[in-house]
Amino acid sequence: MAKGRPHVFLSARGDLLPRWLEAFPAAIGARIGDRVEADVVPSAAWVRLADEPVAATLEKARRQVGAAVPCIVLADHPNDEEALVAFAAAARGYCNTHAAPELLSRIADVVAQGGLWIGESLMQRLLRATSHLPSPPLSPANPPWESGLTARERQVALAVAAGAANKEIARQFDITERTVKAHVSALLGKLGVRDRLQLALVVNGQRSR
Amino acid sequence: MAKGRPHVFLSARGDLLPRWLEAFPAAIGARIGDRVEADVVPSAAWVRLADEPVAATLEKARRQVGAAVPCIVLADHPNDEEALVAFAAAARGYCNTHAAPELLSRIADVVAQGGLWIGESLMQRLLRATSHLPSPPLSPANPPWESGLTARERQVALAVAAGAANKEIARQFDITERTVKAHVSALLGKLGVRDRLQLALVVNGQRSR
DNA sequence: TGCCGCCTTGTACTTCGGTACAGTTCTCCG
DNA sequence: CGGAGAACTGTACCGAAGTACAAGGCGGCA
Repeated sequence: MAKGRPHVFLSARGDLLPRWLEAFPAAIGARIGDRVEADVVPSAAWVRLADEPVAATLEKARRQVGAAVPCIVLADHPNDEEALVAFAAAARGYCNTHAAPELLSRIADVVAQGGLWIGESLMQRLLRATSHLPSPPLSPANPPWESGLTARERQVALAVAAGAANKEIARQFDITERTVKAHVSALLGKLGVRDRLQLALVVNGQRSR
Repeated sequence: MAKGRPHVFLSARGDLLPRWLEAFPAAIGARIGDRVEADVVPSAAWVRLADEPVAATLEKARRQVGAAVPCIVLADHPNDEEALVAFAAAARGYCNTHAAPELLSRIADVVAQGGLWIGESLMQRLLRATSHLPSPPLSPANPPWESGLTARERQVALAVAAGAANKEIARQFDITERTVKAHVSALLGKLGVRDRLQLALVVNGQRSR
């Protein structure tokens, strides 16, 4: 829309393309895999999911329109997990396939502006996740737990925070259990905590130091 | 804008209000703490942060405009941590105080649409955070850890999850360390985890069962 | 009254976590 | 070259965590 560059609608099946083109007369419609005769770089690509995994679909779409074109995922039955995967695959937006044209246009604006569009549901979940997170880690004055640790210590700290036992960590990094103990001891000292459980709380942001 | 309901700009200092009102002639400007002579419910409140904590500022703002009005936080020097706090305090948007008027208007649209506006930087961080998170805790089908536990067990579980040692828990509830061990053992069995660290992860929502 | 589940505690044992003391190898840096 | 720090490992020891087995007191319920 903005700058006059067209949108591209990509779908595995062609059945919805007419509807989209009706709502967006200036847009280009194509099937995923088809060649897009693009004399200009589209301003955005709308990618409708089919049965394939999100990441695979997005990858195909990017091959068609180029990596620089922001992709917005259209899901027939949106769900948060899928949305997360989409964003992890660098999608710029995620919404319902059957969203109202006005909403689609708004999303296009947001994305063109450099923002991301996620559903409210997903945002709520993200917020819930972050609110469980470290209240302290959120405080700017609180130094992050990583600071002052060596690379190995960081690795071990993460493993401990995930609930791994010393023996497991030893296997994971192919070192002796004794060495793991050495790293854990160093971590406890540096972070000023008593045992591995409190270490886990610090790393997971549930506890300040 | 939409529906003709005005925006409200709230700021601790009044120095930027003129600029905003210039960009948004239809808006109402006020200082945080001042009375807003509102004959209609504003469509959104723009809250500029000063030196006070985000949460406190937002709370004040809500008292002025009402809890139902979506609040968008304006930060002179935006940073992700602050944005997270803002969203945890139920802000609907977070952006730079000096954002271009067109962007502000776009944000207003997004918020009016029921979406949230966050910066790309923050979104990237959230995604990184969620990818570290347990996929299961996000799944609604996962039963809460409390179910099937007795009252005492719940208490002990919370204490363990907070990083307390058996001896401390014993003191806290005025029972024997031996009894604490009994409860912890029962918890490990019921929740199907190996040790108290993993118990803590389950209780704190970092791990599925 | 008798059964049952919860809370409680005891003794004894094994395993794991963590510390103390000691030492090697390697790399980086002045 | 010599020093410093990081990574690694060994032996020995202590205390905490967790299990196994056992049992008494209490309140609800058929």
